[in-house]
Amino acid sequence: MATGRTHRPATRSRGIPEATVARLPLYLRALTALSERSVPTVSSEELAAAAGVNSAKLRKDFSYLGSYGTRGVGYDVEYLVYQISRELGLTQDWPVVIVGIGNLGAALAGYGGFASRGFRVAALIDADPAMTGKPVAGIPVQHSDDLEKIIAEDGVSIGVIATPAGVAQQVCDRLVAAGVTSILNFAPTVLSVPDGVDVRKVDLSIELQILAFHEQRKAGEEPGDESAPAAAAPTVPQAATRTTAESGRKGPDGDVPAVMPA
Amino acid sequence: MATGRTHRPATRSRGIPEATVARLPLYLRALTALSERSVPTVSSEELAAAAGVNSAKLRKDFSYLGSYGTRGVGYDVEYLVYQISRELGLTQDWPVVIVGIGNLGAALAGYGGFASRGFRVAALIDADPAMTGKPVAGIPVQHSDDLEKIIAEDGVSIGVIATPAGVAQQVCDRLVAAGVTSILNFAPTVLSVPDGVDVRKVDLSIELQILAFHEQRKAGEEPGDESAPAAAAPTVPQAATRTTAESGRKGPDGDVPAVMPA
DNA sequence: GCGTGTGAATTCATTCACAGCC
DNA sequence: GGCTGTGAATGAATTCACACGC
Repeated sequence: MATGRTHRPATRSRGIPEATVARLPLYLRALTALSERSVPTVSSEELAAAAGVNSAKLRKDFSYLGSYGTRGVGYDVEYLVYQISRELGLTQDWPVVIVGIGNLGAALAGYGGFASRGFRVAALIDADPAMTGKPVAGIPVQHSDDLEKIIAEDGVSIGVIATPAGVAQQVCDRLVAAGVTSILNFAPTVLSVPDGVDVRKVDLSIELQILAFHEQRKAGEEPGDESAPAAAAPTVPQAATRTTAESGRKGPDGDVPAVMPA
Repeated sequence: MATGRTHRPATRSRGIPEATVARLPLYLRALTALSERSVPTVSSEELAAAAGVNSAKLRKDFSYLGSYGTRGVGYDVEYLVYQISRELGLTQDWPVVIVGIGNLGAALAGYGGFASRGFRVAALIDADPAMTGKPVAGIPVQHSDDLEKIIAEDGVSIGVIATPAGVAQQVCDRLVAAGVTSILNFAPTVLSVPDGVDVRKVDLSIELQILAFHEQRKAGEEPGDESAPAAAAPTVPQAATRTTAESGRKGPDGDVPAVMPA
């Protein structure tokens, strides 16, 4: 369906499959950790393990970006960090506004992961006059009356919606009208937007429901294995049979330190 | 690859494709909204629009569950709500623990979307002794020393990790050892878990990076259309040419026209 | 006639396996 | 010898289009 218009070439643009784009940030994080440890090069096998994917997929993903590796050796960490950052558009600064400063909005405002990449919280916006001026995570909250002005002045093109579901569409409309073309939506609603605007959503309860589905499966499937999985592993199930959330069994603690700001 | 073991049939189990499972919660939300409005039946076309997907996909999805519709008429709302709930395992109660009660954990604790489905916050757990006993969203925080006891007593099988990345793996290990078999991870780390444990992750900064990628595309692509999309829609771009955030990649979202401001 | 349900066709993603280069 | 880069093979998800039942 969509609106007749191709809606958006999505992948076509310059050939990088959407699934690959979604994994680039993962690689980037693993690479950043390696970089901080001053590891000069890494093989597809190692990097894949750190990112929780398998190496064939990783190599295929990188092949869409170009030939940045060296056969028989691996990838230069610094160089790859740069290439992926560039591809993702993180070499430039992206001002972001967060609308709806409840618990979630406050958590987002204080989230280190934003600042650490090219994102900068340009403004926090809330409709509650009592919030106005109050600093959250060091940034004073502004009133939603000024939303349009703020977006225009700061040249914001990415907006985060952390409001209650009831007002999410209205907020979205105002953001879009003011010039925002990418939206990250935390409200449990389907947003409709004009063509050319990207929306991604994060929905907590949906994730839980998916887990519940699989959980139910497990319970019903093994009629013999009723011995409470708890008993299986005495204390901490060490490496041996562990598998990273993806596929390949990951080394013991080999994982990247993942210090990542809190 | 994988650990030799089938790792997890993912889809195979009883034939429902993973992509379909991920959309069921969307349909459910849209249906619940219809139900509250006492709408008796709905067509695939209408429901699809409300859920932000296209109708062919929706019909195919439902066909995996069985034939619950009536040709020439549509689907019975109440009946479908029940069938999907059952399929997702929401007809039973799922106690959930949230570990790490910072801003994010607090936001999760107070999130209405949990309680509204079959999920019940059984406990909030934090390592900071200063937090112990303090009520968050009406639930007293417990100390992480008691993690194993809490999980055993309440028969918790789903855990939510909202801790800093540095301790996420340790927390995960303890949860798993105590009997948790499904984990929702908000920490920006790859968790490794033994076979048979499901992990889903929600990563805020990754979502933003994906948006940045597309944003960058837009900027570079239209050398002619520099007229700021802001000007396009004077105030609120109404339905007409709007498209719901469908064709997007990952998971769409669902809910009826939000507020129906009317 | 209308709208579901579904095989068939198509598009997209992952995995295999190996040629090519260091 | 080891590891990348990639065509070819497989598998999953989406879309098409229409037969079928109400």
